Amino acid sequence: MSEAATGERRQRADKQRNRTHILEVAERFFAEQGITGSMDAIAKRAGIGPGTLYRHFPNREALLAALLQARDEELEARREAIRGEVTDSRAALAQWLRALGEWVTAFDGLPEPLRAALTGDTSPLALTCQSLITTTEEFLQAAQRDGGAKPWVRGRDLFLSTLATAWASGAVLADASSLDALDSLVRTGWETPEAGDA
Amino acid sequence: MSEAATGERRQRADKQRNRTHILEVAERFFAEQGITGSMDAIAKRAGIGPGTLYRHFPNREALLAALLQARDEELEARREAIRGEVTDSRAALAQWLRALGEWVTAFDGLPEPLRAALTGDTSPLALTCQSLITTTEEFLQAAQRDGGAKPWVRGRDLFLSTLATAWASGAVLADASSLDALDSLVRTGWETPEAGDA
DNA sequence: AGACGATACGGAGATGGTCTCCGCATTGTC
DNA sequence: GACAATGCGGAGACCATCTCCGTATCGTCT
Repeated sequence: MSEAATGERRQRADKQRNRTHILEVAERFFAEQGITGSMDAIAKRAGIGPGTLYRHFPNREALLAALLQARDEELEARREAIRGEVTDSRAALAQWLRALGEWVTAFDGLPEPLRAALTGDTSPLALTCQSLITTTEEFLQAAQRDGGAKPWVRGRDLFLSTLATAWASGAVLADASSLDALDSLVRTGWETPEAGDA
Repeated sequence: MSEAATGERRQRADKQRNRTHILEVAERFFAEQGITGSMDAIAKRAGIGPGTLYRHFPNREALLAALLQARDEELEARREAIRGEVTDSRAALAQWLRALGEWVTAFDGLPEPLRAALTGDTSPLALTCQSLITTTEEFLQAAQRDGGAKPWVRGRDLFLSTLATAWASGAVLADASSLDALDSLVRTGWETPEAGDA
C-alpha cells in the first residue's frame, strides 16, 4: 500500500508508456501542422486507436495543456536566466515579453485557445495562462518601480498584447517587418520615453 | 440584347430574390451566433436547401465577403463624415481607427478570416481588406504630414493592430477595461507625444 | 507458474459539419 | 401553351470529433 500516501492506485506501466508516446507524437505533429490538425490523425500516427487518445486527453485542449506544461519548464528556465543576468528591469521585461512571444509561436494557432482560456476559465489551459500573467506582472512591477514602464499598464494587458501580436504574426509570413512593427508599437505603449526622446 | 452591354445575360428574378434573402438571414445569423455557426443552419433558417446556399456563395468566405461589401458602404459614409467634420488629422486618424475597430467587431470571430485574407490573397475578402488598408494609409499620411503620427508607422501595421485588438477583445467580456488598455497601448505607439507629455 | 480481477486498448459507429450532384421545378421567351 | 435554359432542393459523400463496449493486457495473489 505504498500508493495509499498519494490516495491513488499506481497506474499501469503501459498506460504511462502510451501517455508519453502520445505527447511525443503530438508535439511533433502540432509543430508541423499547427494545432488544428485532426486528432484521429495523431492517434493514427502514434499507432493507437482514437479511444485511447481520448481516454488520456479528453479533448484537444487537454492534450495541448499537457504539452505546454512540459514546455513551461523551458520558459521558467528562461525566466530565471533573465532574472539572473539582466539587471535593468526595463530590459528584463522586454526580454521576458520576447521570450513569451516566441513560446507562444511554437505551434501555429496556439494564441487562439490561450485567449479562449482567458474567458472560459474552465479550460485546462487557464492555469498555464494565469502563471504566465503572474510572471509578466512581476517583471512589469519591477520595471514600474524603476520608472521603466508606465504605471497604469497592467500585466494582463501586456500578456494579451503578446498573444495578439503572435496571432497577427500568422499573417505576415511574407512580410516579417510587420511583426517588428507591431512589437515596437506595443513596446512604445508600455515603455516610458527615454531621456532625449522626441 | 440590352444585356449585351454588360456581357452577361440578365439573371432570373427568383435568383436575385433568393440572394438578397440569404444575405438578410445570414446577417442576422452571424450577428447573433458569430461567424462560425453552421452554414446548413443558415440555409434552413432561410428556408432553402444547402445546395442553393452554396450555389450563391461557394463557401463561408464568399458569403462573408458579400455581407461585408454591403456594410462597407456604411464604413465609407463614416469615412466621409470624418473627413468632412474632423479637421485635426491626428484626431481624424484616431476616429477612423475607432470606426474600423467597431466595424470589425460587428460579427464575433470576424478578425480571423480577415487576417487570413491578408496572407491567402486568393480570398474574396482580400479586396475589402486592401481598400480598408488604403483608407487607413490616407488618414495616416495626413496625420504624419501634420506631425501627429510617427513617420515610420505604416498603414498596414495599423490595420493589423486594429484587427489584433478586436481579436483580443473577444477575451475581455468581463473586463472591458482591457480593451481600452489595448487601444491606448496601440495609440501610444503611433501617436507623437503631445507637448508637455511625460 | 497459473488464474483471476482490475484496468486499459481498439475501432466501429453516432453525431454533426461542409460541400456536391443531379433529377425536378420554375422562369422567361417565341 | 410549349420549350429551352436556368435555378432549386435535398440525399448523400466525405471528414472530423468523441463514445461505447467487447477484448486484450497487466499486476497480484495463491
